[in-house]
Amino acid sequence: METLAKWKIRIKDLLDSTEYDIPVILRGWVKTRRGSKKFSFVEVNDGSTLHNIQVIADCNLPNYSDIEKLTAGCSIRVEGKLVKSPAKGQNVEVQADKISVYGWADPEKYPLQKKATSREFLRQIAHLRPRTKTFGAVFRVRNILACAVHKFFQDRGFVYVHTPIITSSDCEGGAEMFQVSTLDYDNPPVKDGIVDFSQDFFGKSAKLTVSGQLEGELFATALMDIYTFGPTFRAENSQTPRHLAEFWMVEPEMAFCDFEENIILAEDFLKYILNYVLENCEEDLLFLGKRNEVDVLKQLKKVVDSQFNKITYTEAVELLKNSGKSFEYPADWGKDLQTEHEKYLAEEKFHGPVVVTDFPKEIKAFYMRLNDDEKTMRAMDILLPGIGEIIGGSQREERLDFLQDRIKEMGFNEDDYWWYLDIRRFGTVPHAGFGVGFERVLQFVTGMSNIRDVIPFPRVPNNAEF
RNA sequence: UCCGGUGUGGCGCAGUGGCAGCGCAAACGGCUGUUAACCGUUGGGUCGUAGGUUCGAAUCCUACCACCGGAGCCA
Repeated sequence: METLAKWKIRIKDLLDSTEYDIPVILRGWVKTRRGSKKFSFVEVNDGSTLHNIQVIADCNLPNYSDIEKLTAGCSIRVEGKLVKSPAKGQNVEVQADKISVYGWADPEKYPLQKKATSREFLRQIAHLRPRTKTFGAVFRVRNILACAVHKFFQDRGFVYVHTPIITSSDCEGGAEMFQVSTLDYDNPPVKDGIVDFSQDFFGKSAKLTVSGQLEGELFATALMDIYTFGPTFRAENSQTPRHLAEFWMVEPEMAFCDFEENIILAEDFLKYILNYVLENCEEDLLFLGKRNEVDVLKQLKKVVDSQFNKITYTEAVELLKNSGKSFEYPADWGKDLQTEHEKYLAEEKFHGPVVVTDFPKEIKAFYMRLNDDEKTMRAMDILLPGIGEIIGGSQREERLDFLQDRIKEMGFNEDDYWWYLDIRRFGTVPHAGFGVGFERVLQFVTGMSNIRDVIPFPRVPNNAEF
């Protein structure tokens, strides 16, 4: 079998090189060209780093008239010599012996310019925006963050489970879901006045998943510790810089695990992945911090070194009531915490991560474990300054009769959850888990203010382009 | 879905009732071991869409659309 002796040389490696006067071949996209009839400076980037490499093309090159026409976006291949740069601005540069053009980019039509363009505009050309410095950095960091997620769990013996994307269970009853159907929308089969999904592809109504948690629990009660990491869908008409209709969620689920252990794991997890990007993406983070006018490095270090503050929901409500602050919606036991409340807790009161625990059962999902007071649940939210809720988790209700009661109370049909209840019928165990919004973590890490700018192709109401 | 803001050349913006402008980008020319290069010249517009007020609308009014921000829902 043939193998490649060496994969492509990356510009990052050339810029880091301590060897000079060596022959090199590089490929990439032109960022800018300047020069005269005698020579040209061509700056080339291949996405491996923020920095461009400067290529010097002498007018003696046979295709110099072509080189003079190079503009931003053109793809080229350069053969030449890596040399120490005589001028300021870079340590090394490439003296070109040969430059060939893979593809031109008509400068009249190519929308990316040297000058800064707005994030709003770049969203309209999301197919080209990874070529910009900012988005190149964001997506390199995204990659490292995803690596960190896997590394954390794999190092602890967790099994990565691929839970289904198409589901027929309305997991939590709350969230709006996307219908998955092959029925003819202009002429659907109708029975008793409503669409007859028994004639649909799956023989029943099917949706895109809003969480892999229920399926995750099934695997945790077999493989002990598992996690899912995949796309998740919400058909809510949410139009905020913190919401997407399609986003990626990390959901660990642990058997023989109680509420306290769950919180400790969540805290360890956040600290680990934040530290991992700190150690592996410092340059990109430094750049993003400057661009976004947020000291992300400092912010990340602060969380990594912090002890998370813990407070019960009941204590939080008291604290908010006695804060002396006038909120638009005053805190009131039994009501969900408002964004303004969460901001106060994370940003003004504790200046750091806050874990809020033991919420009233009325405002949380049916599967959470009821506390002995029968009023609150073993639920927790982790809040970060500037981002808000980044993790939501709980110990799950493992007692069959409690869970059945809860399903009835919520007005759900027990038959729909027969398999979920089976887990409690056969060798039930205490178990717990949480969900992490991957893009929200990435927002915190990069300082990007809009969540649409940390996912390659954002899906939001009114937009599924590309 | 509710509240607020914005929509003017490829991009960023000014113009708030009287000849549609500036910067960047682009084309052409010049100059330069340059580096957001620099200097000169040129081209580029149904002012978001539809209707209305007015002698006259980018500007005022109405509706709609899109985008941005805040709220709700949440991760």
